[in-house]
Amino acid sequence: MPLVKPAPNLSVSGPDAVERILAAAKDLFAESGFDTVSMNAIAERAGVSKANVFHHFKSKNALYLEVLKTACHESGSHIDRLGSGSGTLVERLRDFSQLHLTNILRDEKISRLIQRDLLENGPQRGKEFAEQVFGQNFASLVKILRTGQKKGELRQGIDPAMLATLLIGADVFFFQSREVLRHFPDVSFTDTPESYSRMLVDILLHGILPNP
Amino acid sequence: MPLVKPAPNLSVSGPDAVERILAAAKDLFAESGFDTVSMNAIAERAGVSKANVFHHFKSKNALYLEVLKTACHESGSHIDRLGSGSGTLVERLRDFSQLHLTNILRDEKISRLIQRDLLENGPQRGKEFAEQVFGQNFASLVKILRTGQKKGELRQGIDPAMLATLLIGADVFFFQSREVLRHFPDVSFTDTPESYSRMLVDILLHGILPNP
DNA sequence: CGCAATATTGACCGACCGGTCAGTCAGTGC
DNA sequence: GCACTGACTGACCGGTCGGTCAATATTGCG
Repeated sequence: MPLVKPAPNLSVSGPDAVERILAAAKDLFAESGFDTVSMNAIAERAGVSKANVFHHFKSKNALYLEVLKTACHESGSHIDRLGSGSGTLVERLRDFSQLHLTNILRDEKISRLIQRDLLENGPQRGKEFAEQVFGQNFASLVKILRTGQKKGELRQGIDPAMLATLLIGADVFFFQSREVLRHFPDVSFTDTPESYSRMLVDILLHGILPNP
Repeated sequence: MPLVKPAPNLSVSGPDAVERILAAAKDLFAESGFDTVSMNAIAERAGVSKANVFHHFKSKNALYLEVLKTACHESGSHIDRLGSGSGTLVERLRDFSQLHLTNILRDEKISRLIQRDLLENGPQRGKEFAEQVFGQNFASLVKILRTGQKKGELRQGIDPAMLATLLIGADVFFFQSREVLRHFPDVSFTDTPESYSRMLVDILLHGILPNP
């Protein structure tokens, strides 16, 4: 049998075929979504045959689900330590905003993957995974805010869930619209997310009205 | 491919085939995205043959572009009167937030269509249309804020573009995450967008800190 | 009316899709 | 040696995709 395309790495120390498939699938799914990516393309990038992909994952959907599951797991692991922080609410708010945005931007592929999945309509595929991870982060953030409010560090009229939505939404919107915003002459913060986060928290803390 | 519209057209039973095709394509593209929707499905919903669709639109991409163009046009027509409003900045801010969110939610299909297109990676397809419309709205909003700031109705430290991003992003995030947020026990505003808009403006105006 | 332009259609094409299958090959235990 | 196993492969399947084309129905106009 003429071996036309020898695998670039056959040594035992190389990454497992399954891991290579998962990595390739993660990249491609994050880039182009579920439908556009073919199993052939995944196999090709992973350096295995398409049949081998089906050997390890029973279907394209199962592979996608597996990718999404691990992605959610990675994504969620960062924010765990959020609830264990210390200091005043203002300090913790600054920390959260900064860390949250940094994480979203660092794991761009994962973020894009989850966001793409959330956009898919209907109660299909892996939506639950994303909801679950997102829900945990959201709940922990609300908890922080609520306890801060009870200690009087937060105005009474504020709805903690509303504030949490605003905090997370501002970061998500920044992430997903950055390329578009970059073209607008008025916008100056697309390349400095830390400045975006700083301005965000400043507005949230003090409002936009002139000092009375 | 009739680029010229048949002007001498009087009473015709039912909408034109082209319009039916555009409507069907808009619905399906908004529901499922570009790749999932087949030309066969579009033709079927429009009540014409697939070949006829290709007779009126030279390719699937051209049809998509046409749908997106009209969608952007419709979407942009609402916000034109934003800049012509009167009253104090606070009033106009409230009006904008309320109107903007209402529009997004009313034309759900269009919103989803544009959002889906924005998510597509690379400088491909009709991204420019969405950017253009979005850019116009954004610029007009920034202009309003900036003039208000010069009149002293806005704190000096505020970046108008940042505030505009926050205003728009909050609405967009509300729209795209509503179905997810609805499942969270802490969230109470998913069914009352006007209350969401009210709380948003309240936070932006006065901040979240307790009154000193 | 006739006639040309347009609208519309079913049949069809090559390409590619997700998925299957029979079979090769490298280990491993006996 | 032999049997067995799991990773792995090329060839292949039915089906659908975007797109084409020749033929037909409909319309507008002299």
